[in-house]
Parts: sequence; structure tokens; C-alpha cells
Amino acid sequence: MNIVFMGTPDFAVPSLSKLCDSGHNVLAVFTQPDKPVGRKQILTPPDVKVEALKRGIEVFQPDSLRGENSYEELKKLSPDVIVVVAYGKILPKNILDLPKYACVNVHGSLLPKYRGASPIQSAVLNGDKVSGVTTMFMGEGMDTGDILMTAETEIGENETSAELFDRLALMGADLLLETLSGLENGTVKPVPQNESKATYTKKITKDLCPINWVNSNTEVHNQVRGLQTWPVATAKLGDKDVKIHKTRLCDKGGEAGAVICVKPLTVACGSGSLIIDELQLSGKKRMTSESFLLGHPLKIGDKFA
RNA sequence: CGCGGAGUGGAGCAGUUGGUAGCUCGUCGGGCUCAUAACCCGGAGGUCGUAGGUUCAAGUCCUAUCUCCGCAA
Repeated sequence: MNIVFMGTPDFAVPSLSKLCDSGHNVLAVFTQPDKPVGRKQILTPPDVKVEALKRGIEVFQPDSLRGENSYEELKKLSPDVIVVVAYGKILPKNILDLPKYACVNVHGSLLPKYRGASPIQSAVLNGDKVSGVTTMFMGEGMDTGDILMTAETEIGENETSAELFDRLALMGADLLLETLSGLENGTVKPVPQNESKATYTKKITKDLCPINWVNSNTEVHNQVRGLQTWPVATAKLGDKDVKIHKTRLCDKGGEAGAVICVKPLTVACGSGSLIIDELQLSGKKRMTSESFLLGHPLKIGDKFA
């Protein structure tokens, strides 16, 4: 099929790659403009752009799709379908209606659960046991289109958002290919979403980071896993901020926030406790709790806040 | 020039008012033990990020430079 691909971050890269490798004809790639990143605010191209250029595909980076320019470009390309994966922009109606066949979207959740921008983190933060990817036709609303196919996967007890991200990106790419051939063969039929079961994700911000040790160990554990890679759950140790990168559940209990064991560093929560495997003191690098303890001796009874 | 922290033996840290470089862990050798991530004894391993400067003397002060990281975006 002749395809225009729209996507931005790493999550979308496998979909683009597999489309290209499977014989589809990717006419062009639309992605967000390069953005300043990091401390030095270096102008950085999105991952999808890098991949597209590597494959010699023409790249468009419009600030908005609402202008005439993007519409005219797309019309010239005249794609059979437009595939959208984590693009980060709303497609106006005239573009949704432009492809000969349809606009197909890959979403990182089992819709209608977790519509919105952060479905994967939300699933981990909520401690879900199951997640998945969904392909759908695109409607004008936020992730409201008819569902085409889904694929489920279990979320591991210690799996982080970052890890789930990687897995779902690959699953999404495979499901996308299946969906497209299903559409060609007419074996895939769109099914409307059950609006009454729809939920929306909240924006991931730093407000979610501070750990409240009075919460149950499971809640804190989910918080640590869910905020992984960015922005990362944080705690206070003395007057310093500590990022908590990796934890494991433990049954032992104690006063919330108190260190109840040092040999594997264990901190009590409101119920149960957590073994901290990796952490990072502000200004320092991420390190194992073992290394951390060598230079920052903690005693049983010391408290995190 | 957004704010700030840091670069010291393999790892994590300390090093006070400039004067022979320390701690914990690991590592190597030996000992004890039924046994051990335990304990005891002993050893190896650092031109203190780099380049200059001040000084009788600099990890410690000054200047420049590279790298890493936290906050903010």
C-alpha cells in the first residue's frame, strides 16, 4: 500500500521500520519539528525523523497540519492510508478524510481504556496486570475511532514503563502490519468503542514524583515502575533529593519511610516494604543501593521522607 | 552565557585553617570454621579529570578547559 507515516518518538520507530521492510511503500514521513533537548538545549531531531532519513524517505515537519500547505502536500502524495503512531498532533477533518482508504492509528493500550497521551505509564502506575496495543480508524475525538485489532500482553510484576514501552512498540508494529493486510483482504471489521468504558490518562508530570511512604508498598512500587525513565519517583533523604529507580516488593513491615534492613536496602511503607535496588542522589549518577551504601552508610531506623 | 552539584586506587565516599593520600566494599595471599555475603592477619593497587599559575610546599588557593549529574525548560 502507499502510505504516509506520521509519528514522532521511539515508540513509533518499529512501526515505521516494519512498514518499510514489509514491502509497503512509504511515500513520506510527517513528524514533529526538531526540539531543544537537555541541559544544553541542543536542537534534536525526533527518533522517527532519524529513522526516515536513514531510509531515504522524505520528511515533513510542519508546526501545524491545519494550514493549506500540509493538506496540499498530502494531496499530492495521495496515500492509500495514513498511519499515525504517537505523532503528537491532532489531525484536522480534511486530512482524516484525505486518504483513499483511511487513517489508521496504533495506540499503546487496550482501548477504550486509557485514551490520551500516556497510556503505557498509566497502566503501570495503576498496577494493571494486562496491557496491550490497539489499532483503530481515526475519528475526530481523542482516540475515539472504531477498533480494528488488539493484542494483549501481561505486565510483569517488576516491569517498568520503559520496558513495557519497548515491548508494546514492537507489538504495535506487528499488529499494524496485520491490520493493514486485514483491511486489504477485508477480513478486519471496524468495531465501535464502548464509550461507557472509556477512560482518559492524565498528563505525566513531576507532581507525580514524590513518594508518600505511608502508601502501600504496591502503590509505591507501581509509582517507581510507572515513572521510569522519566520523570522518576523521588524521596527525601535528610535534606537531599533521591530518585528511586528500581524496587522490589517485600513483606516485612515497619514505620513508614524507615530503613528496616540494610543488607538489601529495605524501606518500610504504609503496608509491607520495598527493597531498593537502584537509586540516585541529586547531583550524582544512578547507582545500585549496594554502591550507594558504601559511601553513604545508612542504619536501621534512618528515615526516607 | 538559565541555576546548582561533582570529577581522589576496580566501586562508593572522606580529606577540616595548603605540609608524608584515608574509609567502606571488592581484589590477591594466609588463618579460623562442618560451613558462610561471617571473622582474623597480611599484600597489591592512586602522576587526586586535563592544562597552566601562586607557593619552600597544592587533592586542598587562582585561571582556563573537558566530562558527568541534579533543578528548570
